[in-house]
Order: sequence, then structure tokens, then C-alpha cells
Amino acid sequence: MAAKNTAKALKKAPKKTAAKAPKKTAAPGVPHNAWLIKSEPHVFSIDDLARDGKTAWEGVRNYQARNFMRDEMAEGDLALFYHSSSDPSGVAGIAEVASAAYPDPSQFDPQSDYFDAAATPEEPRWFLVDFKFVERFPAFVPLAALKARSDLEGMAVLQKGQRLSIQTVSDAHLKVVLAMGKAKTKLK
DNA sequence: GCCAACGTTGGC
DNA sequence: GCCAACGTTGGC
Repeated sequence: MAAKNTAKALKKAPKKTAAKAPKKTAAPGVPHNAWLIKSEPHVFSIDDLARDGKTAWEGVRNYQARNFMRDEMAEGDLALFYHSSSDPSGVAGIAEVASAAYPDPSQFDPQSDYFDAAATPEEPRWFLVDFKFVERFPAFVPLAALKARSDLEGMAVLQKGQRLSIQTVSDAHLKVVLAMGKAKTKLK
């Protein structure tokens, strides 16, 4: 299984106190049903997802991103598939949440870059969902094109210093990006 | 390759 | 519990 995130595995077992209570990042009661997921295309691209059909989104080692997958994603949610650290970076297509959240198996694998010595099957630390391929955009949407749109103002991926590998996307912004990519996918 | 931004670690 | 040091992300 290809790793989706290039963050190095935790080198040491973090102290127990390092596992802080998850902070709520979304407004309570407001469902987020659209997402943006980042992947470096040389590691795992939209074409890799097209080839595999479905994949486990392994290797996320950020609590906020984990919480999105564990607590807020639902099967059927759409996600913009974003190619990061690329030339150019931008949105390459659409994926869909294809499972409930479950423990990321790579955290238990000492051979994996994503091994976490502090995680146990009884007390997993990292969760993931499966994503399935929906479509590759007929027109790749570069970051610069997103930035040029006033109707995408406030979109998380455009915020300075935004590094989170999983982000929420409003329906309005999703609609705009789908149109920019000439997507066949329509909002339900 | 640079470096700003940010999350995590660990000394105190 | 503070906060400096460190490591990573990711655009440029």
C-alpha cells in the first residue's frame, strides 16, 4: 500500500500526556460534507487512485486531520483531490469517502514509516477512512487559478500558512472548483 | 534551495 | 505550564 503522507514516522514513543483531548475544530452541529485531501503526486496521485479504485488513506499523523476522518467524515462525502508540492500544485480530481473510520494499520507496523510505538490495537491513536475514485478533472485546477477567484475567498487551502493535509470545503466553494475543473460530478 | 508558518517535544 | 528548539510542510 502506497503511503499518502510523507511525514516521517514518530521517532520516539511520545509520552502518554502527549495524547491530548481532541479539540473541536468545526462549529458544533454544522456538518461538513465536503473536503480537500492533499497528496504529493509522486507518492500517490489521482491516477494512482484511478488505477486502484479505492485506497486506505494511511499515514495521517496530525490530530486535527485525524479528527476530521474519525469524527466528521461520512460515507458519500466528496473530497477535492489536491496535488501538493507539485508543479503546479492544484486540484486534480474528486474522491469520495468510502468507509467509516477505522484504526490506521500502519501505526502498528514496526516496518512502516508511520509506525507509532505508543499506539496499541486496544488503544489506537490514528484513524483513517477509505477513499474511492470518482473522477479526474478534465481540466486540472492550479493553485494560482484558485487564488485568482474572488468567489473562493476564505477557502482553507488558500490561507497563508495552511499546512493541514485534510481540510473542510464549503458547498459553495466545492461548486466553484467543480466548475473550474469541468467536472461531471454534480453536488447532490 | 529557501524559508515562513506551525505543530510537537522536552528542559526547566 | 512556559517557551525555545526542533522538525515538517509546502509554496515559491
